[in-house]
Formats: sequence, C-alpha cells, structure tokens
Amino acid sequence: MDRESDTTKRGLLPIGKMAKANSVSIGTLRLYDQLGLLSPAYIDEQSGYRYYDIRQSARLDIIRYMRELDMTLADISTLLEKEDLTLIEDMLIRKNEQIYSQMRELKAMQDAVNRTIHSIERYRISPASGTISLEFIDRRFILSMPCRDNFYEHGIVSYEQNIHILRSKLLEKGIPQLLSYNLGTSVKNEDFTAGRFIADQIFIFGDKHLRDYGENVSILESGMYACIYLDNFDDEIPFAHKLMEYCRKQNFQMEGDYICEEMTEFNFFDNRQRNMFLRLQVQVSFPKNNP
Amino acid sequence: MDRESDTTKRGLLPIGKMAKANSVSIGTLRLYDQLGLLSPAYIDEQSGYRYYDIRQSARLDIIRYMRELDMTLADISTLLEKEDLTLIEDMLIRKNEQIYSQMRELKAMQDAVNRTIHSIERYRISPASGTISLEFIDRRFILSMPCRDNFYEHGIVSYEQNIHILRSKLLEKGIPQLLSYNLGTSVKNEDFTAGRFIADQIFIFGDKHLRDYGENVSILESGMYACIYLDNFDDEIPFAHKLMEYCRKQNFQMEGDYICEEMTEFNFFDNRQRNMFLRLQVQVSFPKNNP
DNA sequence: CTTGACTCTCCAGCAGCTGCAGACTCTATA
DNA sequence: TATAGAGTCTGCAGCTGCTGGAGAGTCAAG
Repeated sequence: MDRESDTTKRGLLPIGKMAKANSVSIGTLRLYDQLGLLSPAYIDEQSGYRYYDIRQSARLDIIRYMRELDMTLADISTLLEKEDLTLIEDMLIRKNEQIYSQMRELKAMQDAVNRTIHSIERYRISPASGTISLEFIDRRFILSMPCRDNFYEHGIVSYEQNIHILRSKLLEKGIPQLLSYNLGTSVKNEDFTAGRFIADQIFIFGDKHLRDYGENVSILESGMYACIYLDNFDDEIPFAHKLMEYCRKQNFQMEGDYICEEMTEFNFFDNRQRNMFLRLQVQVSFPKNNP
Repeated sequence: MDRESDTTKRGLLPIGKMAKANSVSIGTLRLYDQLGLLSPAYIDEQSGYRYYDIRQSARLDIIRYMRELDMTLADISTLLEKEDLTLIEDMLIRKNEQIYSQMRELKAMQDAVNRTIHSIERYRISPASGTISLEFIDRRFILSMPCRDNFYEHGIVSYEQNIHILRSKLLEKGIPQLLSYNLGTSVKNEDFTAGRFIADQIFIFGDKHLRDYGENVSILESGMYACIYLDNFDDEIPFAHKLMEYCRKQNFQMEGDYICEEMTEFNFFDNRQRNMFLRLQVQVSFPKNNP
C-alpha cells in the first residue's frame, strides 16, 4: 500500500511544507484547523497527519490578510462562513475608517512624545531654584477649568483631586495624555495682589492645536512677565511672595492673574512626590515716571 | 488603637479610592504592586490592606503614559529602576521613530484595503466569461521576476511555488500584502505567436508608488489591447487561443508580450481553488490596408 | 453588634500564538 | 529490511495586561 505516494501524487503537502510554502508556523496551521478556519484537504486516519492542497494557500492568504488588518480569528471565521462578498466589502470599509482613527491616535501619541522630549530638554537647562527673571513670553493657549476647591487651603489631596477632575474632562474630549501637557493654575489678580492665595483656574498649556478642542480654550496674550523658578510644590507661597516683593521693589505694575506653571514634572524616580520644576509668573507693565 | 485614623490622618487612600482617583482598576493597582512597579505607601500587616499616598498618582501617571506608548510593564519597570533621565529620553526618541514606522505601515494597510475594495467593485462589473474586447489600457507599473519554471507545463503546484518566491521577494522589499495586489504573468511575444506557452515573468500590478520599490519595476506603456475575460485558471490556454484567433481574423498585429492578468482573486468561500477573474491580453496594432 | 461596602488571596480566562514533552510516523540511505 | 534522522501528532504550559469570580476577612456607620 503506497499511502505516501497517494498524497504526493495528488500534490498534497504535509503540514511542514505547507507552513514553509506560506511563511506561516506549523502551530498556526494547527490552530486554524482546530478553529475550522482552514481544514487540511486530507487527514490520514491512521497517523492523523494533515495534508494540504497547495491551492489552499489562497484561503490562507485571505486569513493572513485579515489578520494583518487586526481582525480576530472568530470574526474572520464568521465572515468566511457567510460567503457574502458584500459583507466583506462592508468590513473593509469599516476597516478603512478604523485605520483613519488609528492614524489620528498615532499622531497624537507622537505629539505627546515630542512634548515630553521637549520638557526633558527644558528641564536640563532649568535655572536654579530662586532665580528671578523678567521674560517676554509669547502667546499661549490654555484649556482651563475652575478649581473645585482651594488647594492652597486644603493641601495636596485637594490639588490631586482637581487634577483628577481636569483629567476626566480632558479624557472626554479625547486628550488622555495629561503627563505630556504642562499643568498650570492661576490666582485672580485682585486676590494675588492682596496676598490671598485662592486657586481660581486649573489648566493645561498647549499650542494652537488645542483650539480644536472647543470652548474651554483661551489665550494668554504675549507680554513681559516677572518670573521666579523653583523645584518644590511646597515652596510655592514663599516664592510667590518673593516674586511680589521683587515687582514692588522694581516698581512693576502686576497686570494679569498670577500663574503657577508646572514646566516639567518627572516622577520617574521618586515615588512619593511630584518632582517639579515650576515657574511662578505674573504679567507686568512699567509705569512711566511722573510725566 | 486608632489604626484607621492613622492612615486617614496621613492622607492615605485605600486601594479603591486610589483606583477611582486615577481612573484605574483595582486589579491593575494590585498587579503593579505585585510587579514592584508601584508599591503602596503603607501596607497594614494585620489585614494586608494596601494604602496609597495620593502623591503616588504622579508615578502612576508615568506608568500609564508609558503603557499608552505600548511599552511592556517589564520595560517600564527596568526603565524606572535605572533612574536615568537620559535613558528615558532615548526611549522616547526610539518610540518616536517607531511611531513613524507604524504610521507608514498603517498607510500601507489603508492602501491595501482600498485596492481590495476597488477589486471587489471591479469584480461586480466584470464581463461574462468569454467576452472579447478591444480596449485602451493606460500605462501600468509592474514589479516583476522571471518565472523559475514553466507552470503551464508543471501545473498549479509550480504556479504556487512561483507565487511563493515572488511573495518572499516582495516581503524583503516590505510589500507584504500580496492579496491586495493584482498578479500577472507573461509569455514572450515570439513564443505566444508561435503558440508556445512558456511562462516568462510573474509580477504584480501597481500604481506609480510602486516605483519606490527599486529596480525590478518596469512600465507597461499605454495602448490598445485585445482582451478576453474568463473566470477559471484552468481555461487559460483555450481562451488564449480564442484571443489569438480573434486577432488574426481582425487582422490585428500582436505587438507586445502576452499577459495574463489576475484582476481579482477572492477565495473567501471556496477553500480548494483560487476563484479568479482573469483578463488575457496582448497589445495590438492595426496595419494599414495596402497603401 | 450588625450591616453593607471594601479588601484580601488565589485562580481562571482572554487572543493568538510559541514552545515544550513524549509518542508516533515518514523517508532515505546502508 | 533495518535504522537513523527528520517530521508530525496530541496536549499542555506560557506569554501580556489585564478582568472577573469565589470565599474569606476587614472596615465604617448607625
């Protein structure tokens, strides 16, 4: 009995050859058989050996193609069972849309990565804590939310809660990458100048693309800012007082709201505390000497 | 003993609160603890309850951020252990490149999907088997390879082998989506006109973008082609003879090589055979009547 | 002191494979 | 025709990053 010539004469391939011919693993072929996705053309009852018809490569092509489109084997299975070209076309059209949104996501990811890289660079050149400067800052876009409660009074827990709420709102808008955006908080000008630390707004800084995210986006116009740098959240208030003092001594007029900008925040290493590099700032103008 | 006030006084959160505050599942937090990625600030020895410091949210942010960049927990873990900002920056730069190539892949996928959709449309309006026509066909780009052996003589197995070799070559060049390209084969003009079916080249059809893939790309110039449609690979030779006959009767001069174009190939349904819609074709010219 | 909400550990499951162990089976050569 | 060496079989475990469940213990409020 020439069972072996039987199969070879008919041009059937054992599983290994079939696998090689299609650049697929043997395990994969066995799995597909098990799931009924691609049954061998012939199975030897004695040995249980699987033999494939080379023409089954075509079916395998499709399965691999659909897999490359990230479909599940279950979906592929039902689609192939239905035997309806229209369904397949529908699937492809849906796939197309899905790929679009994946590309958008990828783009967003890339932006996020670039922002983080940029933050690290900026961290590298950050001035020493306590440095005071007068800087021109270009216009910025912020996406803001009123603070729920005054974290200056209620402490870090309250601050984190505010962050959490902001994050949820951003998530709804499809901005999940909080880490890669710079956070900021503000105190109203009248409160600040009176020495009252009452948190007003909490927000993220972004570029012009932020405008795509609707109504809560506003603009901080460009201008001269008095700034002080520090690296610890706990020191904010004393440093803010230093800033105020500086403005008064220099006879600067504090114009806008007080802003605490979290320029970087890397907690790669210390898992207890937010490691920050902050820039406290307030826009100033320079009153002419009595004319 | 006021153990419970102990934890709350220190501002520690039980796992559920921590999970909610960060929009993460409890299970995830437990997993991170287990892997040493984020250990609770305090664990009650009696009860085993985990208590987190709200400030640990920062560390969690990073982990989630890196996860969104599709890093494995193991990679994140080693990166965080190293405590080296430069390594993190390197990682981000690599990530950036990776995202680029993912975008390219996605684009290729989309092209593939569109080509397949287009094929289905074309299949819908395909003429009946046996239809003969004279058509103007615009210039086409092909990426070709000489046939290893003559599948007209050695049959389907040899044909599939040729496909396999072509596929491997395409794969090297980064064109994995064979299914979505149209396949074609050619017979040299002198062989064809003499009635000898000797496979010459095997190739895929593409558009101008194919040129990006190097030296094996050539152009089929636009022109008038005599064509015959059919839907079964096995009928190729008799149909090709019909085509030849037609050209002779019409007194057309067969100019270029004979081409068998696999316009569509859907094996969604029959797992034994390639279901095809073929267009056999040869470029023709029209000799003037004796002047 | 009870009730109901939390939390603990441990285990199973997901998808699409890969890789093992231990037992057969094929094929080519001696 | 014996045998070596390659190929194949089944069945199970493992991978990743979670999710969900069972059964037991714990916490906070009334």
